[in-house]
Amino acid sequence: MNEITTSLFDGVSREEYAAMMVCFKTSVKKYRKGEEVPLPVDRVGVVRGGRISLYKTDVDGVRTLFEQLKTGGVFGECIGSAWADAGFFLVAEEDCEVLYIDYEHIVKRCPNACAHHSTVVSNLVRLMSEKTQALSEHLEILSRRSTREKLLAYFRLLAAKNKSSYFTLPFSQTSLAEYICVDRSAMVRELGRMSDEGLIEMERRNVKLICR
Amino acid sequence: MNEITTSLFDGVSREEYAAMMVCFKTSVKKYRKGEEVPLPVDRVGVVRGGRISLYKTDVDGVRTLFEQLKTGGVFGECIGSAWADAGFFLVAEEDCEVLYIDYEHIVKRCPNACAHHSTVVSNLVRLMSEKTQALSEHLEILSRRSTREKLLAYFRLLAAKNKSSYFTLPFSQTSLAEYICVDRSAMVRELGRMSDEGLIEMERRNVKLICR
DNA sequence: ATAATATCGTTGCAAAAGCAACAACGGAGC
DNA sequence: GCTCCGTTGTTGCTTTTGCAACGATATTAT
Repeated sequence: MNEITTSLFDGVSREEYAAMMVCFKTSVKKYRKGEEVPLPVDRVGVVRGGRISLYKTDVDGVRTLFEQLKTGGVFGECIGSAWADAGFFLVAEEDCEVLYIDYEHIVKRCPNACAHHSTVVSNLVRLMSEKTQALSEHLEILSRRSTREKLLAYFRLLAAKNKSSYFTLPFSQTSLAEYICVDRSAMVRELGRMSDEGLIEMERRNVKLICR
Repeated sequence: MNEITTSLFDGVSREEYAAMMVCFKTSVKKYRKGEEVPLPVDRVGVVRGGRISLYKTDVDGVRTLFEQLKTGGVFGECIGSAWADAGFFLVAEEDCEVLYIDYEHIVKRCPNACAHHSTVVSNLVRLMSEKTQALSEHLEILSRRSTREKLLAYFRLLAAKNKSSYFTLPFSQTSLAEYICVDRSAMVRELGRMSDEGLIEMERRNVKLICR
């Protein structure tokens, strides 16, 4: 049997977990690396393993990386964004396992009055807080006016999370450009300037943030 | 006695509401127009009346408008963003009333086992969904590469919400520039070009979106 | 091992954006 | 009505960004 890693079920015993799986009408799906993950409707998806990216492509074909969901990450139309309207899609960056739960079953009162239903809801609140946090971080980066400021904001964040001036980008430079929403070549040029000025040292995905 | 407007308490009767006010250790604060609203720590604030803006000012003095919270809007460090780190501040745009609730009391199990505790938590999930939605909208606008695309994305959104090609900006052009994170003069110049090209008609805060 | 594909690095050029400064306008308050 | 101050509109100049195109270098698949 699988390990219960999802923090959505923190504080729920193994037996109750099994009972709730039925009560919640959950299902599990697996996706291969590179495969597209359908956008869930009226359901919440919880990543139980692997990594999933949320992209949007606009009418001009310009692609933006909105989110990377790691294990424990939640996604679903009800939970985030008017992404129904256009261009959003999820891609499994690695082999993935996703647990789906009907949104209604979580938010509405449980007809079976599961003892730990409310625990799960509390956990969901926490997960959503984390999601909000991730969105806010992204927003703070995109709020910067220049490519340089965007890069620095993001690098400071990564350095802080890594508790070190050295860190490794969680994705390729190409994806980084898509994440901070600038042209890749312009970004690389700016990275070059920043290296020249001694603000950073960088080699592929490995960065040392010198200033600050 | 005050009306219970906050959707956080939808489905909770008046008596239970009164009981929970005690159980939750809530408090209510009022703020005057223009007054700064302190960032709540370990608490959730719910706007019960008025309008509050969340701004950030960076080291260069560049200001960004992150959110406008209307009645029903939730805010709090735990709920959104690493805004602890710097420059965030809330301003009451009108006279406001805010209900504060200790975060722990909402998320943790209620020691008094209030009958409708879980209802409140469910409502909180919904409010947070809406917040996530607002953040996602903002993100989608800031993800656009050019000022024109940012403006169009935002205008389409407003037009859709207003179910009309005519709408009124919820704030001044100056604030609009802060919201879409571009230089104001550059934005006005672009608005002029867009008018010339017949994409929009605009007079102060009143906009008609012609294209699309 | 080799081929195919993705990523990274570079550059010239044109277009857009930022900055600064100032004039015109409008609403709130006296 | 008049003043004051925030908002809106304008413009010249400089810098940054986007775009396109291409070669070099990794990485992955066969």
